[in-house]
Amino acid sequence: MNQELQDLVDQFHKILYLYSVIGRKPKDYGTGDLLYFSEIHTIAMIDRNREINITRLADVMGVTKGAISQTISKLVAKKLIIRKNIRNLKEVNLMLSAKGRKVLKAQEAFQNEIFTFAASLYEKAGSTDRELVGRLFRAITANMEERVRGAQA
Amino acid sequence: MNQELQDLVDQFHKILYLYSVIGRKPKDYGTGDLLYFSEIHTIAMIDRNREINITRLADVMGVTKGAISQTISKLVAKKLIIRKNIRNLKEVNLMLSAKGRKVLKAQEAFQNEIFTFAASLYEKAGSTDRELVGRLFRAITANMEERVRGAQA
DNA sequence: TTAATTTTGTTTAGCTGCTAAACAAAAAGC
DNA sequence: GCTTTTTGTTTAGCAGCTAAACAAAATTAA
Repeated sequence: MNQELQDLVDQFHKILYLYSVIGRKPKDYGTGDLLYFSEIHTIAMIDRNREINITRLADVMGVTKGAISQTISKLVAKKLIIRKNIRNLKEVNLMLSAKGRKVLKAQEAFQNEIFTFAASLYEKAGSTDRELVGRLFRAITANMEERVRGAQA
Repeated sequence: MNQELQDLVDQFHKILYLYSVIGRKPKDYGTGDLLYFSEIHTIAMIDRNREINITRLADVMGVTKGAISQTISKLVAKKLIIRKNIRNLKEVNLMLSAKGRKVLKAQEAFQNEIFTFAASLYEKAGSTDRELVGRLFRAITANMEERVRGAQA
């Protein structure tokens, strides 16, 4: 691997690490509740997978059912999400409350903020440049998803 | 923010999350010790900042002195790093042991593996494409570093 | 030189978030 | 109807972190 590419990989890892540092402190997303990244991420996943149940959510998020069950209890206590039995008495189907949707909106604004500088550069770029960036990210994501699945099997 | 860019930001966040999932399980880097990302990252930072002390390392890594002190004790017990008093009796200067350097080599190989697919795409790209990617990453890193510093001040 | 202050590192209690395992209850299969 | 599977919860225990109390060395001031 050449130096230029090595620098890029190093830069990428720095981003990954800094993100974990930033995520350590819980944040108020406009509702008075202090929320951790894991809680916010759970909310986002429920929004993207309407009426998902605990088992599937655990699978999608790469954690155990027990972990999700605990997180959900906290989020329900904070009135950010709602437990419902839609299909039968056994399955728990999850939905965002109005408050949960408000939190999600605020979080999206915050996460986009981090990428504002990058976004302006990106918007000035040509279409072939953009295509490379998109393919790069998809390649890394695919590789990571494989690792997560492999580790759980 | 347009849809194309929004997708890219989403993709980026997926990578950040997946990385945290992968990092949850400790890994053997060829010495028989199971090491967490935080331990590996500490080793990498000591390598890049020769004879760094606890206070500066805590600052560089964005955690408290207490946290670093604890991590160091574990890494010394595993014989991956060495405590030395170079400047005076008070300051603890940190260095990698031969075993620590071995772990670092293995980790670099592992992290590069994750980026292999992306790397091959990157190497096929032209110089203007590459420049965009580099600037993009530097922009995100700079923004995140500012956040880490701001949170600590 | 001595005394006060600052710097440096360690230890402790307490927290979050996770896992693995034991468990209870409903649903599905035979 | 009875057994097996699926689904979700609870518990004990661990890693990693913070804040705060602490000890000791180094620096500064008098």
